[in-house]
Amino acid sequence: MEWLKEPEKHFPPHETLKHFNDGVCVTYIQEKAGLSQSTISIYLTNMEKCGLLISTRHGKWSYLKRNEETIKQFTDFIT
Amino acid sequence: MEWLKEPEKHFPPHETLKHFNDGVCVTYIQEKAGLSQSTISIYLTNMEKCGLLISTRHGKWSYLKRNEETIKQFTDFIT
DNA sequence: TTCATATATCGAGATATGTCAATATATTTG
DNA sequence: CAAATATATTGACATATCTCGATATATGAA
Repeated sequence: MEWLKEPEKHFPPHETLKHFNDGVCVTYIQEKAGLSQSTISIYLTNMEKCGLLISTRHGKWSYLKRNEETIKQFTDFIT
Repeated sequence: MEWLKEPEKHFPPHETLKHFNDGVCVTYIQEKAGLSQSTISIYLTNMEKCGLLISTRHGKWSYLKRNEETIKQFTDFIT
């Protein structure tokens, strides 16, 4: 969640997509997290189901970005 | 944590102590939570160790109240 | 000091979570 | 379509968490 606040500061630019409008692809997150591909895939899928992330497919890549609306609801609740 | 924000609204006054300055005794929390005595005791002890609660002994009772300072640090971090 | 009450600790079983390797599926490219 | 790459799903095991009953400890009262 922290990394995805400022993707350009934490991830390399993607070879295909030149922007971070839809976030970062699974592989980049996986490599940075240092966990296995399957683990990260499950985590990201779950976080999307929870509403914390938004997933967008571009070709063979899935891009993940923060779902600020739900995140705010959550932080409001915690606060 | 929610209940302890306004103890007087969620718990009966204590037979001995007439105020809520140090929070609420374990038994009251246990009854309201509907979990066993041992479970609640462990939870409250852990929450105190985490810094979320402050425990004060008065005679044979332990009173628990929120540790607002640490709670704020936590909510700030989450936010 | 003994009893009653409040709380803490221990031991245990069920369920959940963290994590992986292996395999399956999707998608682009030659 | 076949190969290559990206992602998803499955099955499994280790560890953590939830929760309890039983027991131990602390403390005030008789």
